[in-house]
Amino acid sequence: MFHALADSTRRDIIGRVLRAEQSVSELARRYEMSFAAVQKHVAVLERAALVRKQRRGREQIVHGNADTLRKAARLLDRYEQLWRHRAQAISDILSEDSGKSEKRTDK
Amino acid sequence: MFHALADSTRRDIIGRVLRAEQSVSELARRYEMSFAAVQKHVAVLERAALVRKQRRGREQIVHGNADTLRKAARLLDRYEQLWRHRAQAISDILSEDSGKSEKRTDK
DNA sequence: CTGATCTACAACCACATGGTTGTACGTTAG
DNA sequence: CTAACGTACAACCATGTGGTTGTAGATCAG
Repeated sequence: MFHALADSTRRDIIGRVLRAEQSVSELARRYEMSFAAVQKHVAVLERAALVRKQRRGREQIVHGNADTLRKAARLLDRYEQLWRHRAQAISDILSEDSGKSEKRTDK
Repeated sequence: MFHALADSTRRDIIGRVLRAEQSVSELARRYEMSFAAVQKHVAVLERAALVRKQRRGREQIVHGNADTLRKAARLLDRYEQLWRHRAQAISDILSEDSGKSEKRTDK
């Protein structure tokens, strides 16, 4: 999934379909590259469950999948929280170290 | 930056140094691959500002950079929010469409 | 000083990736 | 029906990527 997000064209596509769902060919028109290239990008995003497709006549409408985005954001949040926890522990140790007389925050 | 996060080894490294900062060679010992490979991964993470290095004697201590992680999480949050806004607009339109008599939420 | 350790980096290789063009097939318009 | 459109997919190519080994510079231990 992070791999799918790693390409700027794909992130741009996500942004577009989040603002307004569009068919694959509508999307393709926005970029310099060929239709096939865009179609591939959409396929990658679809495999990563970042977007879904829905047939409408001969068109394939692309729209975003919020759940997956939320999942990604949560994971990064967890990383960040982990870091904050760690940073707290460090500063606890430091203050304990420099001011021996102070009370420990303990656990 | 998403590119840096796209590799599972690198995500694992982030997890480790977030839990406890370590030297490059300490990190390298945890993985099957060569030291040079791990060193490259760390370099990628450093270029993406996801970790920082700090010399200590002949060792290079790796530790995480919370700001960048927060930045990434925020971006995904924005995406998700965009989507929620969009979803709300859709459901507004649908309810307006199916129940003509209902009041518009308007704007 | 000498040897071991930690790091950095270059050179190389196999393979994945992002792009292309071409073909095929279902659907809509006239 | 026929032509145009929207899509999917295969084949191909250039480049990037993750891995390797080898070399070299710093720093520490004795």
